[in-house]
Amino acid sequence: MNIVKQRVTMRDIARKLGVSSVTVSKALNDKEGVSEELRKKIKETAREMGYRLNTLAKAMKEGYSYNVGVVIPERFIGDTQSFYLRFYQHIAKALDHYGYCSILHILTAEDEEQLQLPRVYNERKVDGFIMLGQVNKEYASLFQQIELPVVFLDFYHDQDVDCVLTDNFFGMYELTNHLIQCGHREIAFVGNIYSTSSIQDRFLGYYKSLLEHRIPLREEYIISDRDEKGKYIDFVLPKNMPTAFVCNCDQVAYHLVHTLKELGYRVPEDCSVVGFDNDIYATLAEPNLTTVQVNMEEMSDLAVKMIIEKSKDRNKKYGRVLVKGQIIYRDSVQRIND
Amino acid sequence: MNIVKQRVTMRDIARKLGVSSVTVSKALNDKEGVSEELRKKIKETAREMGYRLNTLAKAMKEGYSYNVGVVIPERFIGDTQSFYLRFYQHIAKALDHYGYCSILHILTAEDEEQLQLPRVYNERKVDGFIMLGQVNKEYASLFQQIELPVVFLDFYHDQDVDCVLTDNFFGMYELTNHLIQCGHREIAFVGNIYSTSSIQDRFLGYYKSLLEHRIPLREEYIISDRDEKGKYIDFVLPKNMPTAFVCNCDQVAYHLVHTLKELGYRVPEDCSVVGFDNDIYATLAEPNLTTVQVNMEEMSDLAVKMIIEKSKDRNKKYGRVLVKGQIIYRDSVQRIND
DNA sequence: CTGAAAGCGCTTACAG
DNA sequence: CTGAAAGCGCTTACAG
Repeated sequence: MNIVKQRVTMRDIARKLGVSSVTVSKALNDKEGVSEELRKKIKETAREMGYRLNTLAKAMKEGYSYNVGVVIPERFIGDTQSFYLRFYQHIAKALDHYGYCSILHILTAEDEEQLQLPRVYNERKVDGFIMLGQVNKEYASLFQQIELPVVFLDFYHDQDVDCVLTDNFFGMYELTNHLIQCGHREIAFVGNIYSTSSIQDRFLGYYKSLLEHRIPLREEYIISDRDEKGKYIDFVLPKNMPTAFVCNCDQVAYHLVHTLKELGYRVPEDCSVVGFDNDIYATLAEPNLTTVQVNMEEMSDLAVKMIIEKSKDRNKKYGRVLVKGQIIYRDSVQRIND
Repeated sequence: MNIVKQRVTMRDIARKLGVSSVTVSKALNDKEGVSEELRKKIKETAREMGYRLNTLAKAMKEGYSYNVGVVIPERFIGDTQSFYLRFYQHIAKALDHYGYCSILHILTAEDEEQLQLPRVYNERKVDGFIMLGQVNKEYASLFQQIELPVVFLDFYHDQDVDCVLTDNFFGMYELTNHLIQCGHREIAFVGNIYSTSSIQDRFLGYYKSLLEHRIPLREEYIISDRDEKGKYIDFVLPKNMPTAFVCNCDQVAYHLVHTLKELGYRVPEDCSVVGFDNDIYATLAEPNLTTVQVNMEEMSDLAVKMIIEKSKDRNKKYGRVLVKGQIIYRDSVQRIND
């Protein structure tokens, strides 16, 4: 491909070849109505002249921008967290695959509070939004009122919005089953169960496993990890220590392992610990954590497909789409039955 | 602000008010040629009708998209690295601040090899590029040949390209000085000095400090950390252990601390270790690492300002812009003089 | 201060 | 198979 400094348009190609720009458009877009011979010549000339499509013009004519806005609340991308940023990376790749571009919008707490929509919305730069990470209900509602489609990724509210979720419930259910199969019966859950829907669902999966195995749920075995604003707090461990801890995420599991070690407990000999997400903290912890891997690729791909379809057909509905995770077995669980 | 489903254009506002769309455009853009009274009425009506600017139309007319492409080589955003992703976050915020949007392009090794330009280039979706993270020379050259401006961020080649860099040289020079002030004279450098320009410059800063203090550079004290493809390799420690290790980045320092501990060395009692970047690994390591903090905000802001200016005036030149880092003192350095 | 005209670069629907 | 006309929604330069 030649690289040419000045802008070359379809009309330039048309002039050079003595045809009309309509014909050039048809040829370049592989539309009917051009002879094969002419199409070939046009494409060749376009390449020679270093032609690049002006998407803006196409977009304005068609009413599509071929951009999707991805909104991530700022609190989810602190210095020590990269989970959502990695997620975003998968989304960007998936969008690219379908010929779309992603525009990242980092939502500040202030904008969220004041129900401020992203600038890309006000400037009509995108065909729809993927909301990555839980926002408050009011903000979520706001996005349902705009005329652009939105898909929630990795969270949901009670509203009727299309969303793509890890099967938190089922994943934690299976993981807890695994602990029970290893002989554990005193199992604590670590996480603020009023904080996010993910944590809540993971908790419920844990609870279902207990129920099925006739193990009573003990209040002192529900250990909070963060305050209402999502800020991590010190763990208050129960008097009677459990043999295993089910943590709502790897980062919390990582910190718990630390705390336990400082208190003189060995992991996994004295206490088993499991996490969720399979993020960087899972392999940073020692021992490495048994956890549930979130399938970011598949979730991203689904969310992208959904938002693209929805931008073309506003009546498309998908509901809650669950994507199964996968247990990764590592070294943080001790078998205590023989 | 009202939220309206159907699209409302300037002409709709004009009709409602019995004026022309030219006047509406002027009023909304705060341009001269409208009475204050009318301007006010137009803005009010626009708000009432839920008007949103169609940037595509504006962009096409003006020839600007108000988008900037940010290119990150895929190899820099693996599962355990979030440095560049966090950088990207700062860039996105800075662009937003100037009314621009960022479009992320993740450059695969394959596309880099085949000199494939990003789709956003071919589709004219951006006004310029910020290249975040070192690409090979051929690819870098390619970007200098296109008619869009480009700014390199956090790396440079010998070519004459505008770039924003951490002052790697000076930062490592100061950090090494600090070690020497603490009494160290046997100081090793950890990093493949043929790998990237950042590592090379950091190495040279280290070397300058040695030179100034008349400490000879010893070959066995240059310890490689990665192969030519950037893949981490096992450290080959020297027979005569140094008292301090200067690592080219925190992640490598983190791994080195691990290795040292496994070999029975205590950090910092037996060996001091320092890193660079102040990323997540600096505080993950035990002891926490003394390191140099990269000023991502300022670097991002500079790169953004530069690319915006350059997109408006192709003749603007900035050269190599260095941004000073800051030493963060933590617990990985032992004072060995009394 | 206000507006009619032209044009940005493309695509769609229709006519030949 | 090929192309003239109209239009997407805005802005600029100019005329009144």
